[in-house]
Amino acid sequence: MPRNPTPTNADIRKVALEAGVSIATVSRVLNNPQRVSAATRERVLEAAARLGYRPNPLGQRLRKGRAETVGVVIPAPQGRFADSFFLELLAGLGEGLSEVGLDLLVTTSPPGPQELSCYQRLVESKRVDGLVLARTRRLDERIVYLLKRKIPFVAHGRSDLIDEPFPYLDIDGEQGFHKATQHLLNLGHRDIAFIGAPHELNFAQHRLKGYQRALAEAGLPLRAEWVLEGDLSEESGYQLTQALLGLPQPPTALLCANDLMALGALRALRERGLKAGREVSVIGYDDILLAHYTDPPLSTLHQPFHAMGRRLVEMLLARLGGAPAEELQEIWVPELILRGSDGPPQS
Amino acid sequence: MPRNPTPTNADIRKVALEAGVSIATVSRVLNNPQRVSAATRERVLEAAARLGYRPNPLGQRLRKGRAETVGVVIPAPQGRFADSFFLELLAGLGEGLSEVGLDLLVTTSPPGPQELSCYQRLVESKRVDGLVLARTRRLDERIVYLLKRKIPFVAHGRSDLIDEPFPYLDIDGEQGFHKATQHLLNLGHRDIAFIGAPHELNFAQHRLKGYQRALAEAGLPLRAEWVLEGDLSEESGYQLTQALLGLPQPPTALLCANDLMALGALRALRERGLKAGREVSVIGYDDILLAHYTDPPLSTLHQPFHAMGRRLVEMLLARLGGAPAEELQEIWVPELILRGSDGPPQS
DNA sequence: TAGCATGTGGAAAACGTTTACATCACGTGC
DNA sequence: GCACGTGATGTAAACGTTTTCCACATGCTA
Repeated sequence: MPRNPTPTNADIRKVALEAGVSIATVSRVLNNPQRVSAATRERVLEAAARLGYRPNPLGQRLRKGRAETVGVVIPAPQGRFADSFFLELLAGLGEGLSEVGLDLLVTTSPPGPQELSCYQRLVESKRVDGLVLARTRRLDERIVYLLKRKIPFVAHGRSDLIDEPFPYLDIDGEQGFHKATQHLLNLGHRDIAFIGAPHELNFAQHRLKGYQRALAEAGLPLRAEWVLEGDLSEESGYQLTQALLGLPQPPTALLCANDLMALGALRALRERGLKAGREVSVIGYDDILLAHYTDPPLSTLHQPFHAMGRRLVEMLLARLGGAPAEELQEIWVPELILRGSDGPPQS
Repeated sequence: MPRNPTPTNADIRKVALEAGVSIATVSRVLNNPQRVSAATRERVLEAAARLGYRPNPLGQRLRKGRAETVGVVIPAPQGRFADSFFLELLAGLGEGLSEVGLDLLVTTSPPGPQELSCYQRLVESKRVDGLVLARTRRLDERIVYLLKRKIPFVAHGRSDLIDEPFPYLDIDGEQGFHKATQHLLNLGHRDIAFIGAPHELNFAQHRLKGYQRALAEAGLPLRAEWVLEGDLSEESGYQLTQALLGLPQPPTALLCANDLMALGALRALRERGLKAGREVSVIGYDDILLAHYTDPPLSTLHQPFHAMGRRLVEMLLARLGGAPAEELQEIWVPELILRGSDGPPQS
């Protein structure tokens, strides 16, 4: 007969008393049920239910020496906003982690030297058992640090200049932009420009390479003035597209390393009275929510951030369970989503 | 002379040994420095630095009986994305919390009954010391629950149907849409429609009332067919705008309860060949990043989510320190940002 | 010189768990 | 009938802190 709907103040001792057993038995019932006889197990479970007992994670964590927590640092540029894809990734992570009873600890840090010290704080104070990294760089000091300290982590994205293996989940950006470029070539485009990401970002290289390789395979020259580097912001996409359109021979198609810059490109076209998908084709990367709703809707390469978040959790769990890094490296095939912002060139 | 750059494995006992004092003294040096003589203080600090000692938060938390953690649940509709404003709020929260050494625990939950049980899990297992709520509802069960359990929390937004006072930070949505409506009236509009938020959301009422009051003050009737309720998604704004434009007498101006719906409205206008800011004026709410970059740029009411996140942290800290709820209630004045999506009606 | 505040430090008891080890009863095989 | 595994439980020692007592020395007042 339940006495109190929500006491919440019961500790393991009270339960033991109520069930007439020792605290060790209570603990065993909860963690190792087959270690205890069915009769007492039943008795303990009843007592626990009666008192509304929940093991206090603070005690468990101290005893186990684990924080039961996974950390993620979102790089929030001072004043500016973090990229919205982070929220989708977070949702996937949070979902997966809560299913296995782990907590998700979120910190923000402006990119730069403070970022690393933020990671250090997290691991050196034993606040987290593992970490998830996103937006990896070619030579990512965070990864170097975590490898050196042997902290379990998984990365969303590779880090090509690091030799030691580590667990990652990436999308094949080279294949993605190779596909996209081929698609534009098939439509008849020959003058295709590329607005890339900051070169220190790991995916910047891959996406550029996909573009270059497709051009080379088609026997087309690479024109340096058509290969630009943006900072992933809408504004940057806008500016660089303006620049491209101001060239003596402007391109007829445009690849942007992320959707935000593609939105900027669309704005620049609009401002010049050019119709995207007709006068100039634009293809982005990420498939953010807004990509559905631009004018015209944006063609882009889909990144399933939510699913990737969930998969990253599985990988981190495996890593925490001792799986070798080499077996935790996945590269997913990108999907080209064609909406309205691409089309054959005007002749 | 430092012996090891990053040992990290030192506990308080080792430091005590190294400094030739008891662990109590080490603890005092760190928590209550003036309680110990300058000489030994110095000695302990040196020893701690030498060993790279950092107090283990797991031990601290157990002893203090506090999780030193603040929780926030982001309502992520299954499959769909959470609103991007959440990321900005999170960034503000994370920044403020890390400055005072508190952790931010993030969970996701689909809205609905599971949401409340998510909060229960968090507080009943003593995983967090306090909570931050966002997107409050008129009669918010989360708030009812937290008040009943006397859990410290702060809310982003009020909950009008709850009498008991609780700490909140809100923006005066009524004043905001009153301003916006007056602005449209001043421009000469008489036919102003309203696309609202789900009525269970607390701010839905306020924004509607601001619109109604401004119309009433101008002696204009409220036309029921111009007052619609959306679900805050882009798609919803699009659909409802389509509906409004299909009316025998379509409105010349449009208030949307959030920017996402306003983006949908812009898309609907575009599709009909109408120029926003000329044929039809549109004003949104939130001032999300993308509002800068639409065509035309969106006029909207600014919500400083980042700053609000930081302020919410201060308020929660005060609450945790025992400040009464009545003194922790703030309503900020909204700012109307005029970009290009509003203008005088075509005559 | 007794009495007492004050400043400084240590011993030890928490906080709530988990788990290694000890204990004990009960067959079971010889 | 005896040693002995086996299964079920209890005892107690951790985990790493903070904090409450005490103890002691010192210096001051009366």
